[in-house]
Amino acid sequence: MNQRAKTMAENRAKLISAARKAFAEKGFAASSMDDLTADVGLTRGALYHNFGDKRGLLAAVVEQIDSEMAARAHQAGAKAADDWQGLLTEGTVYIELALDPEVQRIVLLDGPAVLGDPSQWPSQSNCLQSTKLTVERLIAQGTLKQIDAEAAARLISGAALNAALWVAASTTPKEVLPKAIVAFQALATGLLKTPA
Amino acid sequence: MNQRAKTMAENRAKLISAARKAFAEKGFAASSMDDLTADVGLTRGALYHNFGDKRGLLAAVVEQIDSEMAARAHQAGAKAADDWQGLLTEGTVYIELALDPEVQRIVLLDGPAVLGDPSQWPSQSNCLQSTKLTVERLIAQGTLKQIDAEAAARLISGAALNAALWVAASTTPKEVLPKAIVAFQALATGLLKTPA
DNA sequence: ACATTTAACATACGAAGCGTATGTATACTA
DNA sequence: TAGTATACATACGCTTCGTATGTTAAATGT
Repeated sequence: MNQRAKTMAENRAKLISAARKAFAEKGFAASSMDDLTADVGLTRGALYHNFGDKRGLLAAVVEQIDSEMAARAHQAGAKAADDWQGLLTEGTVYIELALDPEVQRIVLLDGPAVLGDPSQWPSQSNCLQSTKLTVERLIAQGTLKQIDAEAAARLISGAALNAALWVAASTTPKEVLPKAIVAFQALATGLLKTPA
Repeated sequence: MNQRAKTMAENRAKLISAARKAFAEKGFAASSMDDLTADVGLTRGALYHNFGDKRGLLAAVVEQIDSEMAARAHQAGAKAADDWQGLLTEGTVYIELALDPEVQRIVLLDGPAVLGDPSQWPSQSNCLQSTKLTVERLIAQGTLKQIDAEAAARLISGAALNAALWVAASTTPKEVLPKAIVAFQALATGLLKTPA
């Protein structure tokens, strides 16, 4: 790798890292690009050269977090006994992931508001894509009812993520979390062809 | 009613009405308060006197739309044969409501991003409250499993609203909508004690 | 009825912040 | 080693928000 390419990659990483902190703590709108760049010893010049504009930086941050989420969800789902248990644990992982302030503020709140619907993102929401594939397998196996796979994946993850927002906003998250997980798993059985 | 109180109420209504249009079309962040107030023959002075700040105006708009949503959902649910059918139709109504650009942009995207979690709003999300009550009745009747009512209401509406965002972002909403509704109703049966 | 006060709104001001246009210095290239 | 390209810095203008102050019309009291 070139010297130039190396320092450029380093600077991109620095900016993304700083943005994750700033966006998570203060929100996208309240984060000053002057402050953010100064924190890592750069100026806004570097920002606009690397990411085009403020939204571009957010997009890069979202993509990074989304891929981390997908990795963790996939990893957890792979440990399950079968695909059905995998779907359930994947949903549970979503709920737990969304307890992370970074995920919540950046991916669930500011992301959709600033960048639009997640399914339209360049990263195409790896997170969602993974559950869609699992659902498709389960339908093919005859475990789930024959419904639209994307619709099911959307609803499942939507329910999970929304529940997570509720848990996080709660004053007693530790008490509320198990309730959310129980309700989620109950709801999910509605997709089964023959309820357990 | 006083003359002062009357014109003040009129001005508030004008500003809220203009804000609904501007926020829905351009989003909260991109809406200029100078332009918005000028459109109804006022200045920012009126705005800051009536609503405190820009967020205050958004809160007022959200509250108005939320109450309209709750009214429509309740109205539709009341026509149903029983509470269970009422819950299903209420969810379906949510999906259809979220197809409205105003609801989508203001209540589902900018609202949570700017004002925080809906359950913390002053309006306390009448929309959600209504389904929670229905769920509580159904649990008491023994129709639904004994799960936390708020969790169930959260998940149900979360699934519906998230599905609606998907439908709206789709290039072929008319084709996707029925799929979303089918998937939603399938999912909802997971809450039943004895699946239909 | 008239003076006084209140308050709803307008005007004026200052401070950020964003995006762009231009400058500069350092790493690549021939 | 001279030239070039580019990653980033600097400088500028524009917009926008929030506040502090002014103004006018309605409400109040005697």
